[in-house]
This record gives sequence, structure tokens and C-alpha cells, in this order.
Amino acid sequence: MISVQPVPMNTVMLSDNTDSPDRLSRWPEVFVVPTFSYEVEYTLKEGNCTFEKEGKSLILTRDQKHNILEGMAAEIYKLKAYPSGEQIRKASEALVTKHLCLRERGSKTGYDGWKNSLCFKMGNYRTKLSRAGVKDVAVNAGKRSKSNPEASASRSSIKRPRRGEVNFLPNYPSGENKDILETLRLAMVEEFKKTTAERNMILIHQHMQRTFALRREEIVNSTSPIADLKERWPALFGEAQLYSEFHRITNQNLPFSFFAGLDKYTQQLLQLYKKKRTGIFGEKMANLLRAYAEQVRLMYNVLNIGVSFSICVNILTFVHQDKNDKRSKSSSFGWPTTLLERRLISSLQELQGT
DNA sequence: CGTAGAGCCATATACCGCTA
DNA sequence: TAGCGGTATATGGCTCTACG
Repeated sequence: MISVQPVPMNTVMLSDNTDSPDRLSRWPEVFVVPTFSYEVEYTLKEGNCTFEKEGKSLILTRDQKHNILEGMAAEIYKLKAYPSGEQIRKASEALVTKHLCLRERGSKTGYDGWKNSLCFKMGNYRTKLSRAGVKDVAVNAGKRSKSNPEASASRSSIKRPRRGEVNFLPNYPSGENKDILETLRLAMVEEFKKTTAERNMILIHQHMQRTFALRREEIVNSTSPIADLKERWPALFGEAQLYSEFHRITNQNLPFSFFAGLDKYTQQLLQLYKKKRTGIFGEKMANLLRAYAEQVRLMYNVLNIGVSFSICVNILTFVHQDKNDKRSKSSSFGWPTTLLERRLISSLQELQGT
């Protein structure tokens, strides 16, 4: 069972200071096609008119196609250095949806060719960026080949970007270098030698933000044991910073997404519990529901924002009713009725109704 | 106008992690 | 452990540009 200690929303959590690229959003539901060069935009505008009138697709010159692919690649790279096939498919679909004249007649979807071209383009684009020294792609480049047989094999001893790791290996923030960031790291280690009451948590949070690139570099490039990591980055193992770091890497709020995921299974959980309330299983379920309810209540109370309404209502009202049922049978469920609880249930039900 | 060089797209191949 | 899928890299072919 996780213990939720929410991160105050007025922290700097959403403003990563990680340079190049600032991946502050996850892959969108609908990919936003960028604006291309003036010449290409004009040609597309004309082409779209012709397509609407005569149904003719546009024939692009080499440079025009290059401009489109380059623009698309740059836009995709802002979101992810290594997009999945599905993500490239979505981008291609968005492209031919916005510019109907780019729809291919030969393919079933109308964008199979674009998808293929974008796949290759992303590969070439990564090579280009890697040669320019962009870290999150350069880390995987320069591996063994016919001309370079002595080099280590690709993908060996390297932590690859996982699904959801949108900020895999960011460059240092502009104006910062390793020495400056190392000084900040040491300052944090010093802070952690103080007592909890004396510790400057605001300073630690700010330093953790600034040193994100350095930390990622250490984690991605070296396979340091956890003990070393704990020694070098003690703040990382605190609950608030753990959530913040997760957010910095994936742009996702860990506790919220956990509860959102759990939300889907609430009904089944409750039905399961209703069917079997006795024995060890029933006891475990009761404990589980109580703990969830407590966490949800805590989150709602502290953050005062509406997350996971249905789970709140489902669990809290259920536990509340269940407790009353049990009481009527002179068996305490062990759940204290508080003003807060009653206020919360009614306010959640109100919100649910709106 | 012919040619060399550069840049780009696309293909082939090797390698590695993941999974059934 | 074999097969699959994803990635890096080398390279071929094409087009464009600069230059003599």
C-alpha cells in the first residue's frame, strides 16, 4: 500500500528547467501539425483547394517533401526522441487530415507512405542531432560497425528510454555546467546532514530541479548501485521528490495516475467485496478499501481538487454504508465517523451530481 | 553543359532486449 | 531459447547546386 503525501500544487513541479528539448507535455491525442515554410504552406493551401474541387492529390517537389518531413520530425522530437510506430502513425494521420491534398491514393489509410517516410526521417534526424551533440540521442550513437569494429556494441550496458520517459537524457540547462551542478548536489548532501526541522526543503527542491540533467546523466550512463545513488542524491529518496522526479521524467503525476487507473476497477473491487466479506479475504479487502478511502480523503482534503470523483464516492459511501450496516448488527467496522468524512461525502456527491 | 560534391531518402544489415 | 521488433549504421541512388 502506498502512502500518499501529496506534493503541494504551488511547487515548481510543472516548470522543468531542463534545456533542449523541453518535453513538458505527453503525446497528444491529436497530433498538432506544425506550420511549414511559407512556400510549402502556400502550395498546400492551393493543393487543398484543388483537392476539394477535383479530388486531385498534390505532387510535391523534393524540397517541399523535405521541408514537410523536417518540420514534422522537429515537432515529433519535441514530444519524443524515439516515438513508437503508433505515435508516428498518429502524426502521419494528422498530416493528411489537415492537408487533404497530401493523402495518398495508393494506400489504404492514405498515409502509409508518410508513415514510412517519417520513420526513416526520425532515424536520420536522430543521427543529425547526435552529430550535433544532443545528449539524449548521442548517448546511443557511435557503436560498433564495419568501419569501427572495436567500439562497444549498440545497446550494450546502456539504459534505454522506456515507454513514457519523455525526458530521457536532457542537456544541461543553458548557462549551467557540470561543476556548477555538482556544487548544487553537494549543497543538497550538506542539507541532508541537518535535522529534518533545520533542512531547507525549498532550496532542496530548487536544486533538484536544476540538477535534473546531471542526475539523469549519472543514472543513464553509469550503472551505479542504489546505495551510491542514495548517498549522492539523498533527496531523491524522499516521497515528495520521488513524485517530482517521476513527473520530471514522464510528465505524469504519479499518485493521480495511480488513482485514475484504480478508478477503473473500483466497481469490480466493491462487487467482489460485497460477495465475500468474511474470512481472511474479506478482512484484507476491508483493510484495502479503508486504506484507499483514507488516501483519497487525504488527497482531497489537502489538495482541495477533484481527482477521481467516482472512486471517492464509491469507496467512501460504500465504507460509510457498510459501517452503518455493521453497526446495526452490533459489529464495528472500526471506521470513525468524523465531520470531515460526512462533509467530504456530501461535497463529493454534490460534485458528482454537477 | 558537364562534373564534383553535398544532402537527403530509403534500404540492407547487424545487434540487442523482450517475450512467449 | 528462438523469434520478433526496434535501433544504429553504412551505403546506394537520386536531386540540387556551384563552378569551370
